[in-house]
Amino acid sequence: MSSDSISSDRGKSTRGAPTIRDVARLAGVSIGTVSKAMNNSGSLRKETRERVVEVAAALGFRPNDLAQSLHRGQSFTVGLISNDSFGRFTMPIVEGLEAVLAARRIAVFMCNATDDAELERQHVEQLMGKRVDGLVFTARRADRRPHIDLGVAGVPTVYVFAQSDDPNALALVPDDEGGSRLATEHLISLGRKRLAHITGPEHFEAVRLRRDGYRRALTDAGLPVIDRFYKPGDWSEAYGRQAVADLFSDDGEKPDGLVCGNDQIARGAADALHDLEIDVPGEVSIVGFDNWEVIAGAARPPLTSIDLNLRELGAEAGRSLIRMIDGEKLGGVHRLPCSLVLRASSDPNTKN
Amino acid sequence: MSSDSISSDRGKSTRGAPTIRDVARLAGVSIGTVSKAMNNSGSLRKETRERVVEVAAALGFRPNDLAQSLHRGQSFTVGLISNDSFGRFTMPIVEGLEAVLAARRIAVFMCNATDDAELERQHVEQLMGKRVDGLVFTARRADRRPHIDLGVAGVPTVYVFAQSDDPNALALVPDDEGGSRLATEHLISLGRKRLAHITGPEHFEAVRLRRDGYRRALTDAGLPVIDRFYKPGDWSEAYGRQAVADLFSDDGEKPDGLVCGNDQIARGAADALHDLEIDVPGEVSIVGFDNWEVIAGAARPPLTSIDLNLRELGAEAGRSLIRMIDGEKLGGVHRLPCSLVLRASSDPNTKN
DNA sequence: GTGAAAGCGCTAACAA
DNA sequence: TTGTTAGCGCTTTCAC
Repeated sequence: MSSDSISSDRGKSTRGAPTIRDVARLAGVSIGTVSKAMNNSGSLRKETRERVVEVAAALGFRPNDLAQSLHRGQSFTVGLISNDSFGRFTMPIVEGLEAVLAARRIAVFMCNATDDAELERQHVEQLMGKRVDGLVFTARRADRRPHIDLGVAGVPTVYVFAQSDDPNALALVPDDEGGSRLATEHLISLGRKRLAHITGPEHFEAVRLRRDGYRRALTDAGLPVIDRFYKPGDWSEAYGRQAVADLFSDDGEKPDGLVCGNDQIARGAADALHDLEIDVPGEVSIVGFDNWEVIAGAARPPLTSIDLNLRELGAEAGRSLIRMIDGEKLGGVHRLPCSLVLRASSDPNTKN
Repeated sequence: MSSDSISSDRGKSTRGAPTIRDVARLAGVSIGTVSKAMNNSGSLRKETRERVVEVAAALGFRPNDLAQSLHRGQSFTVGLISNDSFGRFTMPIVEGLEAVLAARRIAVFMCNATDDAELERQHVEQLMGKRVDGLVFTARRADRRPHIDLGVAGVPTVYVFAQSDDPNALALVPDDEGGSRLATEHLISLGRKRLAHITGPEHFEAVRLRRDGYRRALTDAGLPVIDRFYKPGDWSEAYGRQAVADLFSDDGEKPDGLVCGNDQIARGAADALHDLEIDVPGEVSIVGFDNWEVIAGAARPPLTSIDLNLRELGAEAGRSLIRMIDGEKLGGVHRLPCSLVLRASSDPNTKN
């Protein structure tokens, strides 16, 4: 190729973005020099470095990460596969995860594979093709799920709000039992003694754990565990209303506190009590679970609730993944603490 | 390098994943042959092709998309930048988008940049570095936003549930006016004649558009537009309750139908009417907006609502982006239709 | 302090 | 039909 084409054949690269060659040419230096200048590596005359950087800026040059990754054997990307349709639980998790990873210049591929194993396989396949440095799995329910075969290459993997069959896998979930205990102890500390637990279907591990937390807190406080006061059902407001109807209509002793399995149930319960003209929190205290602002905040009265700290869960997943990418071996099921968020529905001494 | 090292030095590549060379070696063919076999291109003896594919499978070989992209000048990735904290509106959009793109083997980078221009710039920068083939911007409010400078390389960009300053940009938003009209006409068709509109703050373009739709529907039907019946405020249940209190407490004529700006307002309104012992939908019909199942479905009665068809909006964004990536020029603001979802709160002739 | 060149894993054009 | 090779854009060693 003769020299007369030098100035004309620029930018035949990816979508016309300027390449390191263009910069080198314009700055009148070699490719290697540009690389050093851009990465602040090697030793260069200050003058040269500055000139190169200037030309690069003028040209709008951005190093091609694809080429960089190819060379380094690290893509600075991770894949996230959700089985929650990017739903309300996944969202804050992703937010926390993304924030932590972005700080390390790692980008996140989002894939939705709601309840479709074949689709999930395709996504994993594709992500492996893109040579992601790590993988995150999220699910709608924090129950165990079949282990995912990643083929030969063992990519660092973390399960968030999900668990794997593989006992060596790292799984991060909220401490449901602890959270439920927190809720129960809160009501006990307010002087409540007859606590009912209205919650979701028992096939959820979370339901069983929360029930255990509730019972343990009662036992620890020397309060009786009354069978009739444990009411699993489903996660809806309608069920919350129905359960209250059940609990407060028969002849037996009535509860003076409700530990609810989620905020929807709690809100339904509050509405039902309102219809029965039973004062909340004056006569009955309520604690919800999930701290879903749009439900808990809008309820009458607004609901004290247990926060799953999902954002922190996601952030922790990001930190763990980074450590694994850096070579550390991590594993086991980790239960991260929940916290109590006070609103008006629990404390009878507070003005509404 | 002597031949005795041939069998030993395998897999020094990215995280030890097998490369096309490993496959070639094991199958006893050339690299080019493997490439042809994997891509079903060129002409190969059936036998050879099969053997290669088999060896590749046995080795767990996945072509390195990074290398492929580098060569092709196409990364098969797009970036999504959200200003809604991956919130409730972004979610379904992303779902639709991702589904469409995944079918074309395009992966989506998710970036959150909620109300942080600097962070957004960083994300764009990073995505450009990764040579994304396209860019999608989503926002919390469908109002105009400053144009984003993508530097030299003009990457195909679409704004979803968001709009740009740049009049040439492609923006996809729900047809707020049409949706509101749909809601209003629905109530009119049920025989309602005194329709109020309770809605969010007027600085939202959506609020103004929905107001226009409401008014136009009234005018078109020959019904009066009553100033007192237009009540902008905020998006909460609390405001819905308050607005109903206002509308139904004074001496003037009372509405017999409420077109609400969102489901939360509608739900608050329904609750307030319940407290006033005004029957919904017997005496007053209500239509919500957004069709947020968790609100609309749980309200008493469940709310008829306008669906923004966000999933379809996202899907359309995906299709448009693909067309732009394929070279088509697209632009302008497109308003996609909303639809009416019937529940119990609107039709007085329906049993609850 | 700077340039030249090998190679990351792949594709495609060309040779054999 | 199969093999060879020149890149894609970058980093990094090694000469100069």
